[in-house]
Amino acid sequence: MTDNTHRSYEGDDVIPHVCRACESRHGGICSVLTHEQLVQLNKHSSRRTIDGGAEVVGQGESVGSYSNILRGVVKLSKMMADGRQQIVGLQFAPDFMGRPFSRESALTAEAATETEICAFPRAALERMIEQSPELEHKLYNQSLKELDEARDWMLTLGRKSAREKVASFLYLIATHIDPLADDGFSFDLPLSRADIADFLGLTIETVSRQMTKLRNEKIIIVENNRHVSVPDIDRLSAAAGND
Amino acid sequence: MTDNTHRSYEGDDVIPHVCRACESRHGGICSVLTHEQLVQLNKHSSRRTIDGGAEVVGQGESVGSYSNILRGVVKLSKMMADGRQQIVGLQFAPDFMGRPFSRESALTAEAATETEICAFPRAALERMIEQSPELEHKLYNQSLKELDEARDWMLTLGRKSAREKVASFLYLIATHIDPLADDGFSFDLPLSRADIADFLGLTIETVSRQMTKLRNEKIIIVENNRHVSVPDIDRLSAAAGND
DNA sequence: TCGCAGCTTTGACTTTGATCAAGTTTGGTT
DNA sequence: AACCAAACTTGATCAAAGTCAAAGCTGCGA
Repeated sequence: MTDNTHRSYEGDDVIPHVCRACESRHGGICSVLTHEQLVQLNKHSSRRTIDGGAEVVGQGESVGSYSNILRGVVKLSKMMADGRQQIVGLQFAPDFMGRPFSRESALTAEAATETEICAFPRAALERMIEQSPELEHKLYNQSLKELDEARDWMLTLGRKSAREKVASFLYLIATHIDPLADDGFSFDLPLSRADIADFLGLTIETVSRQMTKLRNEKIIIVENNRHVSVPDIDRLSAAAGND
Repeated sequence: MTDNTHRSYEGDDVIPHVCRACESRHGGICSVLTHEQLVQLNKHSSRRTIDGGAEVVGQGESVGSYSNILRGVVKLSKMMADGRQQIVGLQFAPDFMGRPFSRESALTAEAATETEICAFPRAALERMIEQSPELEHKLYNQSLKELDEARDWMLTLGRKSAREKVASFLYLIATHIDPLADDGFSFDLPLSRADIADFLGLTIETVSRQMTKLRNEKIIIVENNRHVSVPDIDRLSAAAGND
């Protein structure tokens, strides 16, 4: 038997069982950890499933843990005192979730769909960051990627029309969710109309109207309000204003 | 004579002359470098003054160097194919400017005012990052700060009214430029009305009208179109929608 | 100091997206 | 299968910001 699942005599060098098939070891932050570090971190980590709509961390709350997203979509949002809300980012598996070196969250993190995460305590991760420059490098790269995305979205929020905004959103989802379909893109929207509106800085009515227009123009095909197919991704990209 | 400027027998351990009074050693990335590293980086670095309006790096260009901002304000912007433009960030001394680990710039960096920078070649900095986890940590922290700022601005772009946007911009500048004044805040705007419009996702006419309104309400005092005084920063903050 | 170019302000009018108000679809529950 | 609440769509009207056009400033160079 060559299956090393049972080579327990190797002690800490064995990859923890729960990590074996984990997305986070392929592209996620755990991919830069040694077996030893993985075991170490795993000692304190716990998997959790979060229902769609449930809050993970609230704006202004103190943060007790960081996590990896294993499945699902998480929305990061900010709210003003009078209730106006803006979604400032979406996170997909295998993204790392959390803002290192800050005690208090400036954002609300909420599961958009049913989401599975692997959470570990602040202290455990921060200790590991100190020990592993590779880990910090990986985290730095993710934050650079998020910064690039945030700035792209600023252009969308500041300068695009409602039609372009909605098309931009659909394009974003089409290119971030696993393309279930063969040739064209086909997916379930992870966000409600209200969430889409909060992401685009629009009202739900405007989102709905623009979706209807894109549907009439055959740029998208919508079933049951949630399922979208994109026969020609380039037409959608053009509608989004991407040159 | 105890002045160690002339203790050249210590070789590489002497702080380079040009770095002595440099802002970047106090809060900037150079603050985490050892004397030796400072000397090393300094060998390849060069100071440069850039006129207001001049481009530092163009969108889509390959990036040959990184730099520290020593004086002035740099605007980072994105442009669409049809010319619509959005400023996605402002950088002040002693910020580090550049996007490590990416060959091509997704942004245009342009001096808003006359600006002084200290530039060093890509390779020199990237080599130093590899050798110094402290440097990477410092850079990571700056990118987290920029991400926080970008997300704050997304709320402004997506959900605030024109009046709140203009007030938010003035508040941002008031709290980022050295407060020249004694009690209240008083400063020269580093951006033209056109730039402000591009930062806020508005037209110059709308910016102008909102400035006029804020002036009439005595929330700001404007001289020569460029100089602004804020008698009561809390009233400005309230106008910006900050609770 | 005069004139001119570029920046800024102001005004009249238009357009886009928000608001208010019904309807309609959808999916879950009895 | 029928009902219900929530989510979504559609229509009519309104307001905020954009567009187009014309004047004012401001500061620089002749």
